[in-house]
Amino acid sequence: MKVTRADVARLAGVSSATVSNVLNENNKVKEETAVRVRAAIKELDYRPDMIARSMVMKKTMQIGIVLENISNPFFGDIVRGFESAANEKGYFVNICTGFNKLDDYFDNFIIRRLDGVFVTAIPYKFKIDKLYHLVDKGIKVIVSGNVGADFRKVSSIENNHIEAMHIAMQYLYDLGHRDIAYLSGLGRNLPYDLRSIGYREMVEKLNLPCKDSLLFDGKFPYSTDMMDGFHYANELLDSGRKFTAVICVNDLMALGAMKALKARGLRIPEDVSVMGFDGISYGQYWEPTLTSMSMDKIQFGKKAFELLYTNMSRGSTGYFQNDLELVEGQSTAKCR
Amino acid sequence: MKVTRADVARLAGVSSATVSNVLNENNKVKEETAVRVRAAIKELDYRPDMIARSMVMKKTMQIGIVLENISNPFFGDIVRGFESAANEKGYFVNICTGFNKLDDYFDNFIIRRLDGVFVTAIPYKFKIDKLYHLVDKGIKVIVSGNVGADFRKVSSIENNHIEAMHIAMQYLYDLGHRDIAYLSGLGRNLPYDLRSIGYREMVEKLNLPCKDSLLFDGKFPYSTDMMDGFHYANELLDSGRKFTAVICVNDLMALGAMKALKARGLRIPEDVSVMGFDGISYGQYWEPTLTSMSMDKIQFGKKAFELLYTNMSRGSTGYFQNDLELVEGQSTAKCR
DNA sequence: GTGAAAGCGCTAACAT
DNA sequence: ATGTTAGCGCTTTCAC
Repeated sequence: MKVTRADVARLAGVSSATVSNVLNENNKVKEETAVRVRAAIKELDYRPDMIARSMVMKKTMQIGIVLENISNPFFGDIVRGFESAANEKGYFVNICTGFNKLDDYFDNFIIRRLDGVFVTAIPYKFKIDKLYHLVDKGIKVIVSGNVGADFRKVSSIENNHIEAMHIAMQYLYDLGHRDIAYLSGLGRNLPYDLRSIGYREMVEKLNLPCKDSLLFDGKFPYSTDMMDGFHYANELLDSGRKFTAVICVNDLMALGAMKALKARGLRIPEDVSVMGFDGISYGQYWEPTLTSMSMDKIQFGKKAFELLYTNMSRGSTGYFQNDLELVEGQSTAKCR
Repeated sequence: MKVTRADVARLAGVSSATVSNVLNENNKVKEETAVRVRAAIKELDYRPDMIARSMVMKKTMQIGIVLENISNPFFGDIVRGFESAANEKGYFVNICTGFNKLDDYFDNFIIRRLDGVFVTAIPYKFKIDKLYHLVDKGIKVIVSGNVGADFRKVSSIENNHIEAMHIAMQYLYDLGHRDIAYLSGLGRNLPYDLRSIGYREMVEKLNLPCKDSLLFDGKFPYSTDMMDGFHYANELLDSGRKFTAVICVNDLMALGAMKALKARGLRIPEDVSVMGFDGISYGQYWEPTLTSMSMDKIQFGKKAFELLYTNMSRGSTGYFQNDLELVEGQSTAKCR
């Protein structure tokens, strides 16, 4: 049988309300009685039931975090930062990772009355209306990767990928590269593909001869894993277009791309320079080590929770923009 | 205001019990009334509240999955398989990943009344008593990686890592290797380090000259990530001991180890053969591709859920042993 | 076939 | 300072 508050109350010779007051530490209870109650709690190994509590409090102290690829260590780190910050505030985190059916989670969030949700996934994976619907149902939301969101409804934390791409391009340009390919994985047709925007801005600004012939769009379902990098690099190679540097949408793709380039006998960085985004640690164990636009992912996760927490407790949405930093590896070098 | 069953009942001109009967499809309701009820549900955009339902049903339809390193794609795949199987049965999965404080989750599982838990983590990360305590509280448990568990209390799904290690050793032996190092990450002092057991059995059986001088134990907190492989490989190199092959506890460590070996000018596989366990896809993008004792991780996750499901619905624990298969890459070759 | 009512374990007025 | 009680939204007998 389940031990309830009533059992504790009976054993301690008090009412269940008194037990509540002891547990919720609003020191309304005389120390003498509190001691008796605590003893009873211990004796019965009683634990308050969160379900019943959620029922009346209208708070579940549960947060969902939705992401596409749990195996990408980039997200792994973000999750860690987010979760540890959430745990500190007493929240329990649901990690939801479904490669394609993210929408289904949203319905679940509603019927399970989550307090908040952190969605870090590219927007085509879900319907934005579904997201707003969460908000209508009283669930606070923070998004990342979704530039088009209505900031009055949801909080937002974004990486400044446009600026980061500018830095990357300028860096390669300064090394003498002119034929810089970009393997997007996403695509210029997707409005939230900020790196593509930054890329094209720099092609323009630096007056690169390739125009946008070296921008390789991704294809549905816009997967950006290692194997995709391998695939898109081969596409680049097969195109026969001239290039001396390759930027990839993320490190995972960059690592896969390097594999493809090497397989065709190209040396990195002697023949071709390669860069990624994210700064995942695996990049440092590759051969050669990967140059990347890097960031503090744990911190990013923490910050995301903070914004969500503010939203949950004060009801106000917020916005944060995160800057990336160039970390040089051995995968880039002067253009010969 | 929240839409409740009562609202629907009122609009449809029936009682809330009838609404329940419609929703739970126990066709006790005349089709004519059911139609009216469904119309009311749609009109009000009503959704049953899982919290209230959990309250009375004493089932939350929530399952926790506890793992140590979310970023290891090995676990990522297992989670995917597990989660998709769980979702099909209507369960919502909580992924819990904390590098060290796994115990805390267990308390949470109790007060949140999860129906079941899948723990795939090495046992020293949590107290086994805490695990049994879950069972006492009515939460069904399946473990993986914990050979010592009481099978009457918890279900279990294990990889046959002893056998797999035998296969790996025999394979290297047949290639002519005699000085085969094993970077355990865990350690022979940990009873659940099955690979170490298998290793020592084969050293004995094949009468390898190295005895166990080439078995490198891990150190607390027994992390087995890429950087650990790098670290332990350096330890091996620094020991000055002769070796022609290296087996690592998992692929991630093997990839890190390759980095260290190459950094000292050793060629793989010409100078040294390297093998891992798990068969993660990243291994196929490395240079050279990794030979590994591989397995179907998605299937493993599915199977884990099935066992848990049986446990939850019929109350009977179960056991499954999974076999690994040698997948050759370019990281192993004949010993010169 | 449908409705009334009790109860799941808790919190939060409101009484005492 | 402590107890009583009315819900929270649902399921489930048990009547009708």
